[in-house]
Amino acid sequence: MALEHAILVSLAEKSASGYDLARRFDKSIGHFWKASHQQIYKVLARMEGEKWVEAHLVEQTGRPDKKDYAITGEGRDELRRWTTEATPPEALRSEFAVKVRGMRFGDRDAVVDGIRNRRDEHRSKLDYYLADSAKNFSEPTSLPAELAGAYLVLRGGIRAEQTGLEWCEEMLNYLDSAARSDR
Amino acid sequence: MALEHAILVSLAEKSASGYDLARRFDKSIGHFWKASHQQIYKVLARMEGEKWVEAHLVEQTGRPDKKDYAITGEGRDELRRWTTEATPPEALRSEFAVKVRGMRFGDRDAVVDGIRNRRDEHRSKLDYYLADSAKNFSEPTSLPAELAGAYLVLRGGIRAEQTGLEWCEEMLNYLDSAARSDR
DNA sequence: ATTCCCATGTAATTAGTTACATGATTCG
DNA sequence: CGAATCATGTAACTAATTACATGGGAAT
Repeated sequence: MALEHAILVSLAEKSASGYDLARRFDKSIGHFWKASHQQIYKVLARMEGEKWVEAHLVEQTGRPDKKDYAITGEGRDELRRWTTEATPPEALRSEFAVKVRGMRFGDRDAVVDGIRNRRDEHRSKLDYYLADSAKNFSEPTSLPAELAGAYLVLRGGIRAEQTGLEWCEEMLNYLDSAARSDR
Repeated sequence: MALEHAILVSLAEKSASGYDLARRFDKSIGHFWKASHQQIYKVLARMEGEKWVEAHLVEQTGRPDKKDYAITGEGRDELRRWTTEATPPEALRSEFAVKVRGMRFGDRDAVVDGIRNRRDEHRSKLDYYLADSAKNFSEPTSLPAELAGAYLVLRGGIRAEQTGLEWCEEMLNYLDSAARSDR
């Protein structure tokens, strides 16, 4: 149940409306934690009940009014407490891996196509991360301390995409030569 | 909703009881798809209704009777159809990454401890995979075609653990020198 | 004596997804 | 004129987790 904490982290960085949060969960923090706007509104309401956040109505002209959510003292306490908790290993659920494992019961060419797609997705995500890195973290040795977390997570993203990409290439290579040796 | 398909893959490899499946989902296939026994029994019942699997009661002495589940022709059709489907990118949910990103709002030492733990987990999982690889896939070039899927998935696991391990080491290194330069 | 293995479930709850709903404004 | 952006939600459903339940046999 860590969507709460992902929201706390995001609001601790900067107050936001539910809508803003939904967009953040499509980009920055969303690269390692996905959430829909429906889920965000639901959880925000619960968090307001727990006094972890408070809403301030912002009246706007020309566009709908919005609620700006800010983290409270209690929210900060909870966030701090949570960082001292052990993080359980995430439950892996890779449909892609299941499909590769089960390829011998299915359509081999379709699975190979799927691997090529996955490879391309890794490539473009890697490019995106590398651009982000070049833009925002060109000199990681002289980084202000408060940016360390964001930098390190981005490093993890880069490594993960690189590895995913290399894995796909290895698979395509292997399956390609296996196909050739069949002839 | 791919637990169904993970079960189909597992049963296509070899028939099993719900209990057997639960143990497989703790080991081999469970390395990339986690499921509890409760969830497995529930889904098996649904799959029996859909005629993807059929149960045969096996009476035993000295231990409880069990139901042996086998994949049906319809189950094999569904499995084949599923391999031709596009695989949506998995929704990332890394509580660990959220915690690293939010470390500046919490207890830095506790987070660093958490990274060390994670590093150790990656190390032991990597060792486990490498042992598996040495034992079962010592000569990947001359592998029977039906083992290709299992081999490639294991390669992915090895790469993922290696990368996770290196990421943790990079973070510890970075945070360590950042701590030193604070003095 | 206690705990682990075998074996299969139900019940209650929480988390997440998908579909539906509304309505003004701005951009092409 | 249609689509996208801003903004907030409800309702129905599916998937998954946690807790509870049973009971014999084997091992420590």
